[in-house]
Amino acid sequence: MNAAIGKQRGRNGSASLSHSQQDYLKQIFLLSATSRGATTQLLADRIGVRPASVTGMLKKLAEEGLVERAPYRAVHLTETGRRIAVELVRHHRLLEAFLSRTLGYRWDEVHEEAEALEHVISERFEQKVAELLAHPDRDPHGDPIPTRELALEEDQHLTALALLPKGSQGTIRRVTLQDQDALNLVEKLDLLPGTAIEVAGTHPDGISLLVAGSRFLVPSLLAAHLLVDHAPPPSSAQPETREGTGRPVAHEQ
Amino acid sequence: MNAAIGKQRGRNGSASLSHSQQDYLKQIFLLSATSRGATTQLLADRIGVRPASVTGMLKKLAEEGLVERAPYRAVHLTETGRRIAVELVRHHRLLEAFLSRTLGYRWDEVHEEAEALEHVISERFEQKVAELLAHPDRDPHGDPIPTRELALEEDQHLTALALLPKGSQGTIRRVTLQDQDALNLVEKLDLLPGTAIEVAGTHPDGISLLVAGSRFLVPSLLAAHLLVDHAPPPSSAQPETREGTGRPVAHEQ
DNA sequence: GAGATCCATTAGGAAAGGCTAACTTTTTAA
DNA sequence: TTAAAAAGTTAGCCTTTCCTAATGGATCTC
Repeated sequence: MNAAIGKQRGRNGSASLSHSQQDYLKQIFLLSATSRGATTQLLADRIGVRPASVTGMLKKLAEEGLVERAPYRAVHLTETGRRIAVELVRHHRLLEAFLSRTLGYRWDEVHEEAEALEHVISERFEQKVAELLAHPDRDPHGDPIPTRELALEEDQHLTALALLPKGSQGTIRRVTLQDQDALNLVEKLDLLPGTAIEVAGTHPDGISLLVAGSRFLVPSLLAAHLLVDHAPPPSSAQPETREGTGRPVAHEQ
Repeated sequence: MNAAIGKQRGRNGSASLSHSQQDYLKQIFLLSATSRGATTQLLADRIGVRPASVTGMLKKLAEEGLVERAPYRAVHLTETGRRIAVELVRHHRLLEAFLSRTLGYRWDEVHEEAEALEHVISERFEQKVAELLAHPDRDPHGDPIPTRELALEEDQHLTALALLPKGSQGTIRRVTLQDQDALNLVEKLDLLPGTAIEVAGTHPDGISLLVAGSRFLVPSLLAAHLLVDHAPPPSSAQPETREGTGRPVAHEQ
């Protein structure tokens, strides 16, 4: 056995895992929040392997008590598995914030680098970066950063832009995309987190949007990944102060 | 084959290598600067594997044109291999400087973290960190950082403290140690790079040193790893070759 | 409700990179 | 100069993680 990825105990009391195993756990965690759950096929897509490989790995993870699984069913994390996954998510998002804020990465560049670093940084690195950034709670995409205690605040109040009725106003808070091209498009359209928007109309193929006076169509595929802190349509009371001009803030948290 | 460590071409036109292969190249490079050169045994020690594994890997690296080797002889890097090794050394030392200066790591903590990160950071990361630090030319141990063009200035003028004759004065410039305990000792003795010293006497088991007025014994094992920017002793010019405690200084990273 | 279709699993195998044990070559020292 | 010690190599094996091909379930549609 390779000593470097052996079975020493980490801070969670969990065995330390290969990068590959960590990746599986993270993707299971992220997919578990979606409607279909973490299926073999989706995991294979996300991780970049064949479904047969996923099945094999899930068996191993189940033996190690990190997931629970029934054949032909979506897999679920155990509490131990979840802790490891959330720790990775924390690393990832903290790193994204760090790359963006401290090293001046463009917001569409941070994901890939964070993906590589997240498996490798130490507890100390995590802590130092968190301090340097004054314990941020959002990464550049607006995704919440789990706390050191691995509590992950979920955004109950956010709604996908695609689901908003005509007339809704709000502020874009999260962009749940990873694809470079898509991210570049979002930037080009000035739809970064922090941008105030109004829904001018809905169409079968997308949403017509008003941003800083100009109007354009956001394709459904994109609109499903723009999460909005939304107020109900104009007539009723506004619970929250609105962003001034809607001038997008490049790397806001 | 795993696509992530596949054979795409990098900036050097070199195939991208596994972390393991990268480690071998780096250690070959570092050991090549020592008297014994990069032998199977020393590589095994440094990398933390058995000699048989080293032989196997060296064969593979030779096939890929990264090293030249004759059985039972020390191995040498080809120009291609050297470039990859120096790039890693650059990553490592740049990271050490970064961890120390930007994240506030203690100087004895930086090595281990840099060891993990050096294989993983991108060209962009390297560049951004270099900019952030205003293109440093030394890491916290005083080791020179190769330039972006992979030129590595060697310290011709530095001498191991262990080799200095009584009466020599100078300034400590490099500490070529990795061991945490040894580094802590060096710090406790106030022997960090930049410290002015004078050799008060030589003994079979070490060197008696004057630092900031106080006098103490530096064990030979340590003295071999403290590189001094030295002036000749006050009165007479002393011939360089003193033997006895003098053992070759392994330039660890 | 019965194919058709998609998804998941099993079986068998390959590459990477370790290991041990046995053997060969080089070096050292008597 | 030769025998012992040290260093290096070879052969054979193991684990991890991926793959393809074939098979077995689940699901959707008419």
